[in-house]
Amino acid sequence: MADEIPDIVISRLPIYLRALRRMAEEGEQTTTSSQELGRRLGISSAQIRKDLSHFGEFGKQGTGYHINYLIEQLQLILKLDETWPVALIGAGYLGHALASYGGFENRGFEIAWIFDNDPQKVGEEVGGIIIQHVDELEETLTREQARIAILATPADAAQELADRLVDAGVCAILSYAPLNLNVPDEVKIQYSDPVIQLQRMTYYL
Amino acid sequence: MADEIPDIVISRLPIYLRALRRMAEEGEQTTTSSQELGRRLGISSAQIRKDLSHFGEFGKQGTGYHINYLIEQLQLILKLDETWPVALIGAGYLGHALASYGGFENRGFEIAWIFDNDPQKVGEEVGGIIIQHVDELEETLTREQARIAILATPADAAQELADRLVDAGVCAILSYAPLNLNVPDEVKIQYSDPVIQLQRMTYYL
DNA sequence: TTAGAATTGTGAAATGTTACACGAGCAAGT
DNA sequence: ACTTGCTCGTGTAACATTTCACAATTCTAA
Repeated sequence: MADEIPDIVISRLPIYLRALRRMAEEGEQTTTSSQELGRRLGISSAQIRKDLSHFGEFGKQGTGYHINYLIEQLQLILKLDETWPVALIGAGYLGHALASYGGFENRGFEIAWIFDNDPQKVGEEVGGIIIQHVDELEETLTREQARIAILATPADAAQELADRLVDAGVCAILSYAPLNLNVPDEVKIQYSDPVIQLQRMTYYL
Repeated sequence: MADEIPDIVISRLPIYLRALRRMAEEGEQTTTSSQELGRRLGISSAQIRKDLSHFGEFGKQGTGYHINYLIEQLQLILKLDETWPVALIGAGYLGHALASYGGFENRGFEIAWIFDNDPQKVGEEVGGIIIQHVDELEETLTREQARIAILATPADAAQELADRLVDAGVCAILSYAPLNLNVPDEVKIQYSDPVIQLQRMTYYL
């Protein structure tokens, strides 16, 4: 139980957490089982039990898991007990959509800084945040010790900005730019490209 | 070579395709190798060769792969030789961002229909498309034989709309709604939830 | 024409992941 | 107290994926 925990296990925990929180909101039960959770998510109950068993024993035989307790534990494991401030780079359509998105609240994140290179946009307020010029990126993010950034810029600007984010101390990047970025091994990166996702389905049509 | 090809292999092909098209745009070479491609993508060269070998022999010993030829072949495999019309459900901030996104062009997709339930928005033009009322969804998509849809609605509406899309003949859904959807096995689904992606990184911080 | 360097495609080995199946614990009812 | 029905946690087996390593092919240059 003290080994390295597989990435693929970690990547499923947020899914469990989201489903559990939904159950908690529905409020029809205080308890659930690996079987019920699995049925909801299309995952085998054994996998859910095995995944959770990497971190401790959260359930009770015969009863299952206490929903709120498991939520708390998952939040602790994923370090979501405090809210992470996130830097948003790029205030185009997508940046605006993200900045205005209410869904970060209560799930561990808040957009705290927005940068853009368009002087027209600098000073504008989006989702309660004033857009700063991207020239201030290094100074601001280093001073404020930002750890997480979302890249919502055109592809051509993305690599340079990724480099600058890493230099400024950012170590987790969610990139919407449609290309592969080069970052040091110790920096975590996640990609979101709608075209890639669509292309993953057309093969089966 | 005639067996079922693993999903995980299919899911990497769009990544290869994107990188190859970038190389083609850069125009500095007409040929590449599994090693060079792997270096760019952070993937082992053996894996790239193995993945491609499921579909045929596209390379030449000593030389590597002809970039444009491999692009063509990948597009054929992924059925991207023709442009797929896509239905967009939800014309909020995210819907607007997607409808205005220029990145679908030339990568096999175009937003062809947009639906929303807000009468205020119906009739408005976004990215060259007139927003229709969601009541017309079934009639329009069945008549036009839409196969692919993007769900960009709030969570509460998503399951009902997914059901309606499936009834209308849609068999590939890209969902931005932050929940798990129940769809028949024969329907392919891809999820995109920024919070899930962020939560997959905080564990490592 | 030959030698040397590069690169593919692929069986086989190594590694990683999922599913199975069962002992053990708990709850509820008799 | 006992029985029945659930459900967990987990060792092991089954399955899936990745990596290794090498024969075969191609290109280049002497």
